[in-house]
Amino acid sequence: MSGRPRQFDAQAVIDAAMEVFWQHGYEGTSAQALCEGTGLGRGSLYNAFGSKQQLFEQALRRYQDLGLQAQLEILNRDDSVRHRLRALMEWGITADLAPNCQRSCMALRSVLERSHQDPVVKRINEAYLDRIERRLTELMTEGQQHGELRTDQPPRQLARGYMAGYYGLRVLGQSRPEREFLTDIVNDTLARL
Amino acid sequence: MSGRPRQFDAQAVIDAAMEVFWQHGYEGTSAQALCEGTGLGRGSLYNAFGSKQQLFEQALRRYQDLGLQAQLEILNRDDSVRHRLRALMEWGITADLAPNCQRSCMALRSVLERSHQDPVVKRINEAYLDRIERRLTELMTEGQQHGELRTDQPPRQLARGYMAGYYGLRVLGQSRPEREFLTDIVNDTLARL
DNA sequence: GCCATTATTGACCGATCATTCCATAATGGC
DNA sequence: GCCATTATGGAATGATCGGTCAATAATGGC
Repeated sequence: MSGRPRQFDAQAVIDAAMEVFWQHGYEGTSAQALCEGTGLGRGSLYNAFGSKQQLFEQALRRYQDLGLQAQLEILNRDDSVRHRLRALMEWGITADLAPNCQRSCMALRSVLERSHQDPVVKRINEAYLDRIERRLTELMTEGQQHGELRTDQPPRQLARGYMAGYYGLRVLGQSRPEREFLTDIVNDTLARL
Repeated sequence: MSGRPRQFDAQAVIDAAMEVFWQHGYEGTSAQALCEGTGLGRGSLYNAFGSKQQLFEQALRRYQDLGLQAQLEILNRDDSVRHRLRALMEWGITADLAPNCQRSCMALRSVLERSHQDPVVKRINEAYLDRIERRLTELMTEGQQHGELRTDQPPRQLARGYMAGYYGLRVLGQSRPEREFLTDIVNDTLARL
């Protein structure tokens, strides 16, 4: 009934696969690279996860879970709304400026290179953005009520504008990884709220 | 001395290659696909352009040239600064919402998937962003002088904030291609200037 | 201790990858 | 019309692709 037990921890394997996909993208990652990165043989990998595509989906899900957790932790801090929104952007800058980090945000990249071809990826990314948008909208509402933020725009619109600024920051951080450039973006985005 | 003349127009071939790369990305594009897309044989393609990587660089350069041309045309119109900045964003929305368009901005994608591996791509993208930033900064200066824009931030910071909003819009347009969502971003970004 | 079941390993599969090469073709110079 | 030169088309290259498979190993139930 039970068969031979697995010799690996599924979560650890997904984490390892996430690292490989994160670094090389979906198309740029080979089954061989996944075997080396995870330490599993091809048979085990395919037996456990089905296909490269399915493994990517799980890796992306994991990436989003970790990211959402980190981001919500920042947004839930006991601090002013402005400080929290600034902290989130600075967290993004830190990620983009990490010294030996030759890779961009995996979520961002998956949107551009996989969302059109893999509806599961599309759904994962939509769900993630939805949750971020919802939390940001709450925060904007809170900021308006406390008199911290301008009230001439609905909270959801503020949230969406901030989101655009945030993802623009992450993209530009890949092309112009200079602190001064990115800090200008943060200061501008915050000054406008 | 002169040899057999080429039977193709180099520009047209680069344009065709651009379309293929645009649709499938760098890793997702095969030499076979490039031959079919351009109509050239393998020998001709490699003889004329050297390698897939070099052809990609030329295609990206072409994409950036066309994009810059279209964007500067919008930014140079005889209209208020606000209207021009709005028109540029709406131009981006139109591109993202194009009905049968299963592809994202090629420049954006090349930043995330090639800039770390191909220094030429990195340089092309930096040069492009530099020119856009410069023109936007001029525009912000103009807007401030005409009393159209707030003056509590330096023009370059306004330009960089706008750029982040613009590229965030283009990314989010891939994941949430709904007019209402994208319009919120435009309205928010513009309202803040 | 055997059996059913599941996991593991790595050889193996056909397909496709980017690139090279070669026979052939078209030109200008002479 | 011949030669040097360059372009063309597509066969051929070895490598690598994603995925499969059969032999073997490890378990629980009996």
